[in-house]
Amino acid sequence: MKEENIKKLKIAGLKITPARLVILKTFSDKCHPLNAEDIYKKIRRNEIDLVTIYRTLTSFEKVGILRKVDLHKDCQFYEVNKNHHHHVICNICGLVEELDGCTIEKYTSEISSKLSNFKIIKDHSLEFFGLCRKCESQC
Amino acid sequence: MKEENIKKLKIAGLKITPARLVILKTFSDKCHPLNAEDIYKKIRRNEIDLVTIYRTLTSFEKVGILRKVDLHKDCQFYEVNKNHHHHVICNICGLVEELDGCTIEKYTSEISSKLSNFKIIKDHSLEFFGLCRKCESQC
DNA sequence: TTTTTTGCAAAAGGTTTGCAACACG
DNA sequence: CGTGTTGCAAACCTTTTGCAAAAAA
Repeated sequence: MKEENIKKLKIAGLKITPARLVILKTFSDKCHPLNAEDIYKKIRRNEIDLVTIYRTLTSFEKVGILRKVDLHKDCQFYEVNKNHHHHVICNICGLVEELDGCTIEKYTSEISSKLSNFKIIKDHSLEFFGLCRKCESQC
Repeated sequence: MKEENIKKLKIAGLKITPARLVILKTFSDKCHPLNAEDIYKKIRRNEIDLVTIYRTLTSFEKVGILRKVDLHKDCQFYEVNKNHHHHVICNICGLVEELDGCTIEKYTSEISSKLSNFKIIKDHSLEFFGLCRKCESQC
């Protein structure tokens, strides 16, 4: 596990530092999107500065280890950059569920044919919103 | 036009004030998403405080006159809350094009059947990213 | 030893809040 | 006239930057 993360950093051309390994580990443990503050709270005893976390997230994104996720909250979340998927977010408690099997990609050429200013669509983001079972039952 | 905006405010139960009319007019003139700063710059001579613009946008959203649009930029955009549609955003210059004809809604029941924590999906947001023709030609 | 990375303090940028003056209805 | 709205100043919160000390290769 640790070996794997060291390898990831090496491949990415980043130096192996305690801060980076701890932050990578945080993402391996949990699969749902995390923001800087989440990570900061989770590893407080390791005493990694919040600024370092921001810088690490930025560099991990640049080398493709992480990707940004937009959950329509007021801060930036990141997740491991593996399989393309979307998220379902609870409007009340903020619970996030992953949704695999994206069917949008098939349609992007059809979609771009409708556009006047764009020839090629490179990427998309799709989020669903609803009430999770727990919040729904409390309404 | 002005009459129409007055009516909108009345229906929404908001008082008719110069600030609100000016801000509403800004959205009627231009159809693409605007943020607080955009509006502030556009109407500077009318001397409406930026804080008032923020408060007006918030109240317009609450009563359903406007809706938030997430363009993956670092601030909040709003647009007139009319037909449901999506946006295509240029990764380089930020140009936004509207894309009508959303086909997602048909699939939401199918999608929610795949989810363990959600029974009902209420809403979704979908944005596409690419290079606009102008930026593409400059690469 | 050279180059990156880190921590700390401070700044930046967007947005919100408190409060008194003002204006709509 | 009463309540909702506005402007101003200041606070807030997340994120970024500058710089010197520390650590990686």
